[in-house]
Amino acid sequence: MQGVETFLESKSIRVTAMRILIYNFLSDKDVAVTLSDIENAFDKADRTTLYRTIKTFEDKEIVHQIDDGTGVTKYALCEPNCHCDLETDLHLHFHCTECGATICLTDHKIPKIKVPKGFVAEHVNLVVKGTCDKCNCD
Amino acid sequence: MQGVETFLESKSIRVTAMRILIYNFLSDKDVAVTLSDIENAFDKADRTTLYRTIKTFEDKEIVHQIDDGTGVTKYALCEPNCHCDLETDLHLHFHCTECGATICLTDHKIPKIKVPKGFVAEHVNLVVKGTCDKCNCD
DNA sequence: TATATCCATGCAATGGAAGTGCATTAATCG
DNA sequence: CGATTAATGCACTTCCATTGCATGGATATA
Ligand SMILES: [Mn+2]
Ligand SMILES: [Mn+2]
Ligand SMILES: [Zn+2]
Ligand SMILES: [Zn+2]
Repeated sequence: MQGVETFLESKSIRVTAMRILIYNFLSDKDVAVTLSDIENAFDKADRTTLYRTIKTFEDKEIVHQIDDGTGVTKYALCEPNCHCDLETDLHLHFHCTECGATICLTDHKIPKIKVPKGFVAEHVNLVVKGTCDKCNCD
Repeated sequence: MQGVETFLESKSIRVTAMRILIYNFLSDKDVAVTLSDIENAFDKADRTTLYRTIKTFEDKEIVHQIDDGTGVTKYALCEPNCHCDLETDLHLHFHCTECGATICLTDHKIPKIKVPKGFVAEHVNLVVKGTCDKCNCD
């Protein structure tokens, strides 16, 4: 993956070793990760750096936050050309209560949700909990 | 409301002054409340008691938890005959980013959500964020 | 009524996670 | 290279959720 550096540059942030490492770490995973996950993967780096790196990624729409209801926020890479837009980008998240995995179901966009008169919807969080495909195979 | 005591009894928990007070506090509100909200309303009582009271209520399906993404869990009374069941009881929650209120939209049940093959859905959390009717009147 | 039992309450302490201020180091640009 | 700006590291804080243990009150049973 030599394209990572150019990708980060395209997001107008400085390309540092740490950022490349964290980006690659995220792209290797097919599940959302917590800050602790990243922390465990990079013992030498300081928590704050990891924290601020992921926040920067969030600002620049490189990753998106996921609140799956476990109490710890998780993060996952955005799709290409994502702008975290309600209509086009926001998707369903699945949290497996057995293995704890939280997965982006990017194909499952958020359905149109009706809200009562007077209310204006700007953002939707849709999390389905249950058991994932891997856990159901056992 | 003199029926509160009988109601609590019907849930097979001991009827205490504190529990009646908290139940009434919740039923007076039309928005979900945090533990801190309850704490502020009952200065004399210990935080732990309030915490455990609400947990008991939760166990007995008297209240349900709401994770609106603000980081603090909120609670609201269940509807009569609620069993927090996915099909019949789970409903949409609205969080107003302006006034901070989180509201049960009990009329808005969770729509059928499709999940990929192999996944089994057991629970759904659906939170819409935006501005509420009151805030939109200003 | 006495007493044993169960549970609600209060107090103290813990742990996890998110976030911030400030000093230092590294990257960028002229 | 020197100056500027941003990234990193360290220390510290705050907030919320949760638990262990001691105590007091309610309930049940003899
Ligand atoms: Mn996602
Ligand atoms: Mn509700
Ligand atoms: Zn699983
Ligand atoms: Zn509002």
